[in-house]
Amino acid sequence: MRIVVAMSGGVDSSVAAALLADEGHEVVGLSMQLYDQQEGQAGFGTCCSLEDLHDARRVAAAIGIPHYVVNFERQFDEHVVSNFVREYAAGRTPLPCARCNSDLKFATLLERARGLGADRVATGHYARVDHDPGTGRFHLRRGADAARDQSYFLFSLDQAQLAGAAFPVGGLDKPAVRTYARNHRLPVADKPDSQEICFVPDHDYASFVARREPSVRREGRLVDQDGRVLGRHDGVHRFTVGQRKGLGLSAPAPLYVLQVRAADGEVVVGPRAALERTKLTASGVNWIEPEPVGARRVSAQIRHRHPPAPGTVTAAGPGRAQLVFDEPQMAVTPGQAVVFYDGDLVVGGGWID
RNA sequence: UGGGGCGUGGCCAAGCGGUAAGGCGCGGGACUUUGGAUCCCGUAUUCGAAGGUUCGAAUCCUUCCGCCCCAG
Repeated sequence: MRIVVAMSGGVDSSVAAALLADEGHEVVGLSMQLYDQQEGQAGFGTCCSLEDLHDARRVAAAIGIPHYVVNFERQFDEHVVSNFVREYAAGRTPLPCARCNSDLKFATLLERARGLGADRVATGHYARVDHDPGTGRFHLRRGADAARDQSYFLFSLDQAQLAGAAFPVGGLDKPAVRTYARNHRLPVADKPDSQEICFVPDHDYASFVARREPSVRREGRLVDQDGRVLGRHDGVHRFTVGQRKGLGLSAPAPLYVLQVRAADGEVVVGPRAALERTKLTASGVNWIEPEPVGARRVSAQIRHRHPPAPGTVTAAGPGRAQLVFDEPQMAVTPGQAVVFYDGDLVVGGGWID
């Protein structure tokens, strides 16, 4: 089978490519150029930078597969970056990695792959897809390495996208991936894991947002739950629900962001206990398993690395769902994803309202 | 040189006779392919200065220094 591998230049996607090649597939490496790469702007991104593209090329050469760079600057900007900026401006907290997966890797990139005669796009995600020949349905499962699982970022893939997806390292754990990379002499075997937003230099996402959308630089008030003014801030884009640091306020106990009200520029803060929520609603919901009729017991995850918590989900109209947790959860954050699991199985997920 | 208030770590701040809370910040760690997120640990032998009272003071008294407010 001809398979395109999205190569980021990191170990995971490199091993994914090598594994598929080992299995005898006809593998084509593709790397996405996502933003204007300017000279002297080292460290602009932590993924898909010039260096990473170079690493991907070296790996492809080591494995002996062709490697191409596709320019997705426009698409990345349209789908991922502008969404990121818009969300912050609206007082929400974006999840760019999930947008990138559904809107780029398994959309534009998959199309491009088909143009090359391949019918699958493989990535280095720690997740698993399987196909039930009986129902014809594709299932998405957590990666075998629970600590590395990335299914959370893949919740919005639909059946067609899952049909075209492959996650070769999904059945491995990270140490095994590293070992494989070393054994196969892949040049990136010991490259550090990437983290943080790939398109924001220096971790300074607030400046990035302000540069793209100057109107967010609007001063506002920090208020407590009773509306008393505790201080001022430079713009709602600097805050996210559950945030403790950076408020610049002193109080007997730590204060956390409870709510970001972009409309009036107010950021509501309060004690940790005030962050607990039992219910949430989500929109843009994607059901990977059949949409539940009535209530379905699930364990739900409201952020990456959040221990899944038991609750009951119900479909609430087109693309909508309501979830009630058994126990209150800390900091349900608008803009983040809520993903419903049944054991390892991803039932579906959506964007928290 | 009339009256009132205040000076506690880089910042905010509690304590008001019993041997320096807490928050922010900072440093370190954990976690990590989102969110300068969260979490954990550390961070003033000393309370503007000098005397005094007391078994014992940041807390009481005296003087001095420096701020702020109202009134001249």
